[in-house]
Amino acid sequence: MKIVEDGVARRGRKIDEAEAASRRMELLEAAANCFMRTGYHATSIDDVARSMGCTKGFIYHYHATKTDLFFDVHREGMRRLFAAVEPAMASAGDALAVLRAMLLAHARAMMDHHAFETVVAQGVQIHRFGATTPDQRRTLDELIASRDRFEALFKAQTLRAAEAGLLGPVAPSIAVKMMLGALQWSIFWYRPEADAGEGARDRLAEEMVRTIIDGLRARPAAG
Amino acid sequence: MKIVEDGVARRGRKIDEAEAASRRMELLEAAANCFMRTGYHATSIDDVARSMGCTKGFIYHYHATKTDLFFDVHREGMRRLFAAVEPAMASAGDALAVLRAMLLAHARAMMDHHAFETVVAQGVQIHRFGATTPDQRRTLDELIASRDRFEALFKAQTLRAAEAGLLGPVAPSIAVKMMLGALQWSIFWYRPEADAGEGARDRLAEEMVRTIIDGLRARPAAG
DNA sequence: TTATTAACATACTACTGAATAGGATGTTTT
DNA sequence: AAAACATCCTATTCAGTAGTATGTTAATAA
Repeated sequence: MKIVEDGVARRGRKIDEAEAASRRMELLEAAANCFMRTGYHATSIDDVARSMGCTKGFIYHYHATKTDLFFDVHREGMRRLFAAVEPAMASAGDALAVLRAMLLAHARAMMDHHAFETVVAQGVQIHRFGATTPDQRRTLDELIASRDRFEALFKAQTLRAAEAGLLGPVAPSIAVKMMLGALQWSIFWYRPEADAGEGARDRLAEEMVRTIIDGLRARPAAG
Repeated sequence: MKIVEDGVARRGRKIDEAEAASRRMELLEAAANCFMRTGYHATSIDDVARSMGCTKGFIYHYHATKTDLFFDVHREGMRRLFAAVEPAMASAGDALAVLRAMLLAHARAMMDHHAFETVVAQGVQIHRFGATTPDQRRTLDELIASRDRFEALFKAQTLRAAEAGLLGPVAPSIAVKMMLGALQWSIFWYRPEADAGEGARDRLAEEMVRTIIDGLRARPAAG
C-alpha cells in the first residue's frame, strides 16, 4: 500500500482507529526489514520512508525519535514471541511435552517473524551502552525485562520437567541458554525467502526441537 | 601501553617487526571492544583511537579505511576460532569424543575472545548489503568462506560420528546449526568480567557441551 | 652531514543524517 | 462559514564523522 499516489497524498482525511493501526503496523514492518538488513545505525529514517513509499514526516508523525521507532519494532517482536509461546504452554501432555510445544512455537515464530526477531536480538546489545534519555532508558529496561520474562517462561517449564524426572542431569539455567540460543541463532542462517513454504518450515522447526531435546547421542533403548 | 606520553609521541623511531605486530594487535583489541560495545556504525575511528590512547593518524597508518579495520578484526576473530578448534580435532577417542572436544574448544574460545567473536557474529550480517568496493567485496567473500569452512569442520566430524553409529537419528546439517548456534549465542549472555576465572569457564563450557550432545531428555540407561 | 623515509600527530574539509519548524491540504465542529 | 484540528510534506539546521593533507620527529642511508 502506497500512501503517496500521483504525488498527491491522502492528507487531511481523518482516519479511524483501525486504519491508523494498520498504517502503524505497515511502518513497523518496513522498519523491521530495514533494521534487519542494514542494522540500526546504518539505517536512516529516509531509508525506511523510501522502503515503504512514505516520507520522513509520516514517520516522525507516529514516532518521536529514531530510537523510539526502533523500540517499537523491538516491542512488537517481543509481543509476537509471547503470542506464539504462551498458547503452547496450555498444550496437552507431560511437562516435557509442553516444553517441546513451547520450543516448537518459538522456532516457528523465529521463522515467521524473521525481521522482527532479528531486530529483537540486536536491540538490547546495541543500546546497552548508548547514552539515551532517561525516558528511553526506561523503555529499554522494560524491553530487557520483557526478554527476561520470556526466558523465565522456559526456565520454569524446564524446572517442572526436571522435577517430574523427565530430564537428564542438566543444569536448567544453562539448558535454557542452550535451547533458546540454538533456536534464536537461526536469525543468522534462516532465509525466509529460500524455504519451501509452510510445510517446510514445520518440518524444520520439528527437526530443530528434536535435536535440542533428544540430543545428538545415540540412545541405548528408546524411552 | 600508551603511545602518546606527555603530549610527545615516539614518532620517527623505527620499530622492529615484533613491536609493530604488538601494536597492531593492541589496536585490533581496542577496535574489537569498541565494535562489540557500540556496533560498527556507531563506533567512530576517534572512539577507537581514544580507547587505546592513540590518534586517528595511527589507525589510518595501519588500515586504509574503517571497513578494512573492521575486516581485520573479523579475520583475527576467525583465526582464533580455528586456532582453538583445529588442535582439538586431533584429540583421542572415538568420533563423538572428538566432536565433544571440538565443541569444548569452541565454547572456550567464545568466552576467551568474547569481543572478537561478537564482531565476527555481526560482521557478515552488517556488510551483506553494504555497497563496498570490489576489493572489500572480495575480502568479505573471503571471510564468509572462512566461516563456511569453520562450520564444515563440525559438519564433517558430525558425519563421521553418525557413520560410526554414535549419533541418534538427527539430520547432520540441522544438528550442526543447533550445536554452533547454542554455543555462539553466548555472545549475548556471557559476561567475561562476571565469571569466576579459569575454572569457572571450564566448568561452564563442559556443561554447555554436555547439554548439547546428550540432550535434555532423561535416558533409560547410561550408554 | 644531509637527504630520505618510517611512523606517527594535528588540522581541516566535505558530507551525512537526525531532528525540527512551519506550511499545505484537507476534515470536523460550532 | 470559520475556527480548530488532523495528517503529512518541504526546507533547513546543526552536530558528528570518514577521510585527507600536511606537519613533526627520529632513525638511517648516502
